[in-house]
Amino acid sequence: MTEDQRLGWREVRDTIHDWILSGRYGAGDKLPRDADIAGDLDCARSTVVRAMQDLSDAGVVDRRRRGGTRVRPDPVVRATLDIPITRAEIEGKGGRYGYRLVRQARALPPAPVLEAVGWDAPHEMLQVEALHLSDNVPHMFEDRWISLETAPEILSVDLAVQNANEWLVLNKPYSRFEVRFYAVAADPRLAVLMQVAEGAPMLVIERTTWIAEQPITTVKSVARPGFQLLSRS
Amino acid sequence: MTEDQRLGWREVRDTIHDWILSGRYGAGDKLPRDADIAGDLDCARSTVVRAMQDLSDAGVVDRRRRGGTRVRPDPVVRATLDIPITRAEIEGKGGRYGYRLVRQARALPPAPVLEAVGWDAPHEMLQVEALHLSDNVPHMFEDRWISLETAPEILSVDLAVQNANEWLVLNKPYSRFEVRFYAVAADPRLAVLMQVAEGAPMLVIERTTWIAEQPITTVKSVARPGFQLLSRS
DNA sequence: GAGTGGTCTAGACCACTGA
DNA sequence: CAGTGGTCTAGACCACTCT
Repeated sequence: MTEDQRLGWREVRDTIHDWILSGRYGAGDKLPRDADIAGDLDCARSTVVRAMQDLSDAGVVDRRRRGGTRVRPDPVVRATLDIPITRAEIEGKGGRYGYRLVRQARALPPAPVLEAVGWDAPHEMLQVEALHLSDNVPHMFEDRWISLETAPEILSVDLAVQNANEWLVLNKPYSRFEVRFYAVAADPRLAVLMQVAEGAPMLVIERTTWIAEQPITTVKSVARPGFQLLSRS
Repeated sequence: MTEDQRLGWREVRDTIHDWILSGRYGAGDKLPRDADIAGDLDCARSTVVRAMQDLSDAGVVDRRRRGGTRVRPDPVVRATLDIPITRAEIEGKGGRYGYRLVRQARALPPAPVLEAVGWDAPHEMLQVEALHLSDNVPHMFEDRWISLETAPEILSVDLAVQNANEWLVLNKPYSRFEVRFYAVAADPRLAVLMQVAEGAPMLVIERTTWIAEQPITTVKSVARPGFQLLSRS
């Protein structure tokens, strides 16, 4: 007598995923109600809910109240990236962390910054340019703009000593953020600062954070050539 | 009489998050047991568990059986990226999708590919080079290597007609994947294929998938200059 | 208005793992 | 081996939103 164990939510998830991969339910098709799946697989509805949560997080299905659960028509690969504090990243690789403030000034933000933070009209912000070093070699250059409305306290921080990145992480929790990745060629100034050849390809990580729909900071971080972002799963 | 509503899991999560942000619990500190938090906040333990799940997913806390829940010592920004099927991405932006097979050959993989898939000794694989076009303009170039052990059926697919990317997505589910992002300069051959200047900075997305610890495919996709990957939250 | 997912609860047992 | 998180259950009510 082969008495099956009661299914765990991972098994339920994999079973439903198999239904989709096998073509039993195709792109856009509606899956049975949670309660029916629970009945079929002999488990509680909450177990199905937990499984569906995972499939939904992974981009496999779409769930709507009243509308049911559907196979997502455009499958995506969903990758989760950890972007560490730069100091932790360098020290984690065994490097000695160094920091150098390049420039700091109150100024009206240029158009790309306005667009990033979502402002129509310019308000004065604090611009901070800084270098992060690993064993005295430039590792990352950051061009940061900080809102004086949501983070006025930044003006009383000595940014030659304290890293704006870390001060903000510790003192300015955010409710929403956005990240962009793209490649640029090193312009003459960046080439000198980062000690790389002019035109060298560099990975850019742009991050903007908001609290209650008000921007806190936007930063463009340019990484030294050879730098990679990694995501596993 | 201000009678508080019973807390939902998001409120429980935010409350705990506030404890951390306010410094009441610092990096590495142990938080109370779930059951105690549930008692303090007057909700069920499962509500606390749901909240903690979210904080754990977001990289804010570490949870261990018997070891309790601790504030993660190295805060990270955790970003979720959707990497769409290239066809869907182009059509989603209103472009007309085009595909061109550049080269296809059985070969022994070079060292970087071996390293990506985690093999010690080379086995023969299928190499496929292809271009994805948007309105006849090169959008992305992919250099793909496919395992003939886990995906032998690929040999009977006409890759001049059917896109390897899409065939694999539909036919080869994977259990694990890895993604890397970095920047490269266009070499002469790539410059011609992508119709860009030699040395142009390009974003590379490298993906490898495995099923049950056996590699299926690894692909290096080079995107046209100006391409951005975006992540919101 | 009615059907479906979203969430909460109280309780139970299991599975790790640190003391 | 005992304490903590991980998971499952059965039931209830709520909140969307489609018809």
